[in-house]
Amino acid sequence: MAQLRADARRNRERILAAAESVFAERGASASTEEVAARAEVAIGTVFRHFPTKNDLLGAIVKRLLERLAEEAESLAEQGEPETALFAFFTHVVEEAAARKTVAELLAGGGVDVRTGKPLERLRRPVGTLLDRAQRAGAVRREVGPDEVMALLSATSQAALLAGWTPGLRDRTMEIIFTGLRA
Amino acid sequence: MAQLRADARRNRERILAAAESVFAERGASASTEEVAARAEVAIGTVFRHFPTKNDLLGAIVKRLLERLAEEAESLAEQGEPETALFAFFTHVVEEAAARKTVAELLAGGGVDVRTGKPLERLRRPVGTLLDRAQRAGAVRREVGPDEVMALLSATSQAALLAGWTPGLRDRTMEIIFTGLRA
Amino acid sequence: MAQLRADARRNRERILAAAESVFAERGASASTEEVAARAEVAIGTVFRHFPTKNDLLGAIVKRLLERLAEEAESLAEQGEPETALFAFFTHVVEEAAARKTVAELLAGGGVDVRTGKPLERLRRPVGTLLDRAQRAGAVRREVGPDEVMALLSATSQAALLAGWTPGLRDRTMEIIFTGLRA
Amino acid sequence: MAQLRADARRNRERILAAAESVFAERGASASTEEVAARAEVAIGTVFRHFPTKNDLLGAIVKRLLERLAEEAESLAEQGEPETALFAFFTHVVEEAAARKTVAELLAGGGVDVRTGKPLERLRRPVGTLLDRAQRAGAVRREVGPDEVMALLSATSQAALLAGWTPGLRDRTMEIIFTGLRA
DNA sequence: TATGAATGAGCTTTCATTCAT
DNA sequence: TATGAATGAAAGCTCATTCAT
Repeated sequence: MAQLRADARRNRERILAAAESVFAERGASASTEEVAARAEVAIGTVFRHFPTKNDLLGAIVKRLLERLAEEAESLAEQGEPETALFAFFTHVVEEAAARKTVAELLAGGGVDVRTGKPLERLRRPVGTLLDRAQRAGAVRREVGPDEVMALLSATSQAALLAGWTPGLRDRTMEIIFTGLRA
Repeated sequence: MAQLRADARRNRERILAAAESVFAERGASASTEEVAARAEVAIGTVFRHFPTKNDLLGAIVKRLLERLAEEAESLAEQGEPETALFAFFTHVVEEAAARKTVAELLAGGGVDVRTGKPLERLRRPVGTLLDRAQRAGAVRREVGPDEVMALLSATSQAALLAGWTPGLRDRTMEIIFTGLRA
Repeated sequence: MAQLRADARRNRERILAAAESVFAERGASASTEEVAARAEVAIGTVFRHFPTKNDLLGAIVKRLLERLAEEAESLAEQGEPETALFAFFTHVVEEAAARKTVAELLAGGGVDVRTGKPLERLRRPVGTLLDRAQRAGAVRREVGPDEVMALLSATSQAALLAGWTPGLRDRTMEIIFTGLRA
Repeated sequence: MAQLRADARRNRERILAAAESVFAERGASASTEEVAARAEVAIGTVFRHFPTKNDLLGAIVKRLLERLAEEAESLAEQGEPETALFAFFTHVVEEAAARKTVAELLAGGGVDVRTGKPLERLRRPVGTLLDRAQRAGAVRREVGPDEVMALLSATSQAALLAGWTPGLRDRTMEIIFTGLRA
């Protein structure tokens, strides 16, 4: 992947970007052809980079989770132990609200990307955030990383619901946060 | 619907039942043809009753929410105010864990059934359960029915996640319940 | 197959006829779409009747071999024992010369229709013709039906060669016939 | 071709060798990309040497026929007049049995290589073999080289038939040989 | 009203061929 | 000259929906 030709790498990026926006708008059932069109690339090129629609979706999730994981890691280093976990949680849910695919995929919806593996990438840094929050006394000791991940996926997915306003989002998260803290 | 011929009504039921099980197994992207097959009915018959695949999905959600709403209502009358809301919450999530469609649709995933309206049906009795729990001092006063509904959808959807065991389900709900109570 | 609806049966026939002529002209690599076009039927209809291009090709071979087999059977009953085998041989080769698919398929060319089974259908009556010719002293006793079938396929296939004129065809078959008789 | 750079010439050979083996295994419908892979050469290189897949196939046939022609010529010089033709016939058919392309192309199957010209190369030495056999009284005078060529192609093609065992091959050729001799 | 065949747009994938590097 | 990524025209196939029977 590192030794891709310059134009190939450029195209790969274009395709991923196009896919991200197309799937964000239309959901994961949007057509590969449309992705190709928005990337201004021939359909065959998409296929060369991602032999299957699923591979394309998988690449997007991986990318997204990678980015989120990095943000979590950076928060784990620089953020306040008491608040970092909550900040990250809020951040993820806000992202999800803006991107259909994000939530769909976080929740394993529809497509076969839920190999579980991609989510593992996120679980580690989330575990760290949780651990630090617990040491700081900001989160109950009984809570485990699995529960946090579950709440994260759940809330992200829910963020797409019609009628889910920023206000509702905050109030709902506040309930969850209270449950974590108490 | 009342003046349907007896056999037509019977078919309608068969189709709904078949659709429920097919979509529960394969998710909402299962083919209408498969529904017809399981209902032992010709494909044309499915479309006569439900002009669109979406209509079929809509009918299932409506039916499901109707049933859930009735259960909520009955709990609101007979159940302990302090526990009824939590019991109902648990019940819904357990149902969702068993049925792919339920969760998908509760969360508005993929298909255009999130006209919002169907969920309204459930919102009323949930509001009642919440109200009684609050009067009994079992739930914080700041919590509103929208938040409960949001948490309900979110958790139901999450219940489909790979690796979501009954144990994890309970621990996750416990966090939410704590957030509601505290 | 007997209980097909009238229009379905009609279409099935149209498709087979179209396929036969399209494949005869363009060879087995012609597109299914073109078959649909010539049959004046939508592409989906072709696939309903023949789920795979191979199935379509298979149906044609089966049909053709069926016809040839019937002709062989009728010759076995009514024809002169001494000449019937040769007449049939000539007939098949002439047919092949006119139809690309016939020869291609008889020889198992390109497509996976050479399950062997279809040819079996023809082998029986050819065996009978051979047997009668041998009893009449017109063909050597050492010759078996397998050899005749092999010569038949071979010559049919060769009949497509560029530069293969009717005259050459006859002279070539005469050599084979001599080899059978002597 | 004579002034090709050394490495270019080497590549040309590698490609031809790869093509021969790939097409021998998979038939003429194998993909050019696979040929490139087996030649351990990039696809572009294949197309630089052979602008068209057909050109590549053509080159293989030419090469093959050249080799066969040389063998025929050498047999015409050194072999026994009475048996050389039959030996050559047998040899060609055995080769064909082992190579899908050989037979396919000898018979003009599928691809447009049957410009007729390539086969001419073989026709000459076969004519010589035939002539000598006839002079030696081993083959009937009425037989012409065209018929022999036709029988050769036909039998080669047939050699690919499923169920065509060495035994059947010999018995079938024996019939043809008898037809030539008698 | 029920049937199931027909429709046809659209999807994923393949592959010969071109062309920037 | 070699490379291999890009192209883009099919191809085969699926499936929601329509409509003749």
